[in-house]
Amino acid sequence: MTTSDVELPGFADLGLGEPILKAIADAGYTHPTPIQAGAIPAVLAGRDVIGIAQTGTGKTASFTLPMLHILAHGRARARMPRSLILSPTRELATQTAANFETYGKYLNLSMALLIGGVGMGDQEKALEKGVDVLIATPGRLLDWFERGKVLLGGIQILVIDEADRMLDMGFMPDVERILNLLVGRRQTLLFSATMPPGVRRIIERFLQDPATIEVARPATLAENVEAVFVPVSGRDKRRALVKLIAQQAVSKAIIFANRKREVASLNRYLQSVGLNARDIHGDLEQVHRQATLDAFKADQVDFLVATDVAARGLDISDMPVVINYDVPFNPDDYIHRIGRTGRAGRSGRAFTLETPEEAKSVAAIEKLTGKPVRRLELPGEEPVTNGAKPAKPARERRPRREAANGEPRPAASRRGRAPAAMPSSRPAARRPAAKPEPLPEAPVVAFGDHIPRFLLRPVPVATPSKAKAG
DNA sequence: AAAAAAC
Repeated sequence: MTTSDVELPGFADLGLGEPILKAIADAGYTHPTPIQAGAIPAVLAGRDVIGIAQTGTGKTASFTLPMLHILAHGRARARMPRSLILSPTRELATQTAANFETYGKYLNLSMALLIGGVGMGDQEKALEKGVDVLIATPGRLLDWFERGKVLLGGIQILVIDEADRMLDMGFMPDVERILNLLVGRRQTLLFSATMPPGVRRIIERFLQDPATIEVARPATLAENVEAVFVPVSGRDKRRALVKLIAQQAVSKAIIFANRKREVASLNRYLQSVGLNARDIHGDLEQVHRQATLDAFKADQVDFLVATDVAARGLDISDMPVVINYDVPFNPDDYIHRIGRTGRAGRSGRAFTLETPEEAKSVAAIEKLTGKPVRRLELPGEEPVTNGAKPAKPARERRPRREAANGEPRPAASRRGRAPAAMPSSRPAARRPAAKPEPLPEAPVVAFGDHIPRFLLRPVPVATPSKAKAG
């Protein structure tokens, strides 16, 4: 069933109880999104549900709201949680927990968040007291189970969130193991952006007569996102990236790279040219990851350099731009990365740097999306000889103070200046240009050649990380 | 080719 073209009811029409409706109203929402309008009545009716939807569609509330309603009465026993939500990443689990807090504030329900990378003391205390809602990543949940601190026999509602991602990440054996620990009849809700065979198998084995709610076809790009590919030589991709940021007047973006080490060193580079950047990837401490994410959400950080840990699930609202520094190996990841922008019908822009070596990955994306990619040429992006210094501009003048330098910005964005470690950082780099150049209508268009001066100066040498061969 | 997740 597709609900996207149906007139939407208000939240009050969905059968949710007063305390929940009040919390929804407090949060400022009046009308459910299509996935919520479809899923909430089905969950309240006690049905198993398959939700085919990406984050940004209101997916999380489509299960938290009816779960709160169902769990509102009754009490949890020690170590016997009444519901379980499985998430692929710690960050997504944390967000889901926040969602339960928001909408459950007028209910007296207890919750525990079982994720790795954080201390076990609080988790144990919560489990001992008994929880109505248990939100977990598979590894830590099984850890607790093996310690005998959590029993899964009392689960009435199970949610498998981002099932396709669980599959990609190799969690399915763990998920199946957890599913087999549940006993008796319970309600199962499964959410997934795509439906690969591994996910279908889980559905066939563990869901009964599910209602399917689909709100967006998985491999389609949102109409409101302008996605363009930017051919680069690959010799000096970092410089090309900074040039792109300046030319397109990108003031806030998630920048994806394929490897953790690349993310880390790209982050240092962006900081060294004066951009307010931070990185997030799986080798960083959990507290650090969360702090970075919070700072980014609070507009204290302009550029989040990330691995695919941030590609899916994370609810970062109103992300205007996504940049792929690398073309993702897997075309599904492309869809998910791009899905960070253009949420809730807002317009968004997505840029993907593309070296000749990445042609295969680009072809895979074209195949998946079913349309040829649009290209945008950056001026001066012809291949450079290895090791050569960037050419000096013909007319070298003292760099003009970019007008944008003094441009007003929201106060919140002014915090978190360029790190002190970069004495050479130039403020001009932070506010590249006043207005974005319009994107081309035609597939291939060269841009005007306005490039802020600072970009034409020789760039500080990249970090001395060893490019290890073999 | 990578990333993600338990210690």
